[in-house]
Amino acid sequence: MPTPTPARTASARSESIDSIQRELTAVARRARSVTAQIHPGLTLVTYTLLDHLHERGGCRGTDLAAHFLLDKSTVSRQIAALEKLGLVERTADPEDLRGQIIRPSAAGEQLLADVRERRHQAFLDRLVDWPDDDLERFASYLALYNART
Amino acid sequence: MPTPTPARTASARSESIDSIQRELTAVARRARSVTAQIHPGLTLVTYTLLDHLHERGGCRGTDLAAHFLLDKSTVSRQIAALEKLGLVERTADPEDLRGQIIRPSAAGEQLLADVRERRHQAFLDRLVDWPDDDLERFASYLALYNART
DNA sequence: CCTCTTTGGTTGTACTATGCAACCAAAGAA
DNA sequence: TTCTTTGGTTGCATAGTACAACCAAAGAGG
Repeated sequence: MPTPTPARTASARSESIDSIQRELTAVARRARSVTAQIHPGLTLVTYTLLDHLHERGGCRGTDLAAHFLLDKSTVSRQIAALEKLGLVERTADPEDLRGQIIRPSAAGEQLLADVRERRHQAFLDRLVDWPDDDLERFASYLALYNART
Repeated sequence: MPTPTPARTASARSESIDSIQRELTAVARRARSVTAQIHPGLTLVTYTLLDHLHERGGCRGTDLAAHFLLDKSTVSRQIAALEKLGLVERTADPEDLRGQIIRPSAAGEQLLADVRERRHQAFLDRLVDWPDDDLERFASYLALYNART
């Protein structure tokens, strides 16, 4: 008589994995559709550039191009667009007169803060009625999952 | 003397939530960078159209346009591109001679199967050394998280 | 049975995002 | 000082998209 347990376990395991794949795919899909409409006049790319400028505390266009694997001409135009919207400011690089340090303007920082606040609030809303220990375990599962390179 | 416990709990809770936000954002970002390079000659849009054709077992261009909120002209050209790549086939709709039923070709189905297999394998690899009950709990957390509309 | 409207699909035109190449100006090397 | 490298802008070509015009088939109303 064959042992029934291993088969049943393997099936349950596979079901869990399939479910995780489905749900994480849904997370990614939802994230994409949400970030699609960040702010009027901002595309996903320009927003990402602006966010990176904030994270780095300002940097040159070449650095952005290298980081996002974009052509420098593309970055140049996007920065020009952001500048026209009043969301970034350029200052000459004191150490290299060819370069410009690009930074979010006050309006740019405000916009980033607003978007972050909205996104964070969305997470809070989603998790509002979760018990503390479930939150903690969920967080550790996700960390473990992402830690796999 | 103020009660220290609530403050400490609130902080730990906030940390868990922040961690969940960080990790789920990372999941979405990784998904985007992976799906960016699905197959030579296929963009994210054409792949998504092809996948939907498979899911629906074939449908008309108008249905695709309605589902993805694309203009029918855009769909028409993308379908033409997919056809030129040999990934879809058109057959006249027997019930309405204006319409065409578009279906993945054998090559298209093969391509979809390959991509699915690769993606599923990536999930398997990531979760290979997880105990069964952790998988199950992780899956249920994700389902619970996504269930919030 | 004949028109008029609706609907599925294609094609022309315009706009945007992007990459490549050419160019300019400043920095650095020989 | 001259030559090469580097940060940035601009000209050009391409791809994806929407809108509008158009065609052909279906359906409605007389």
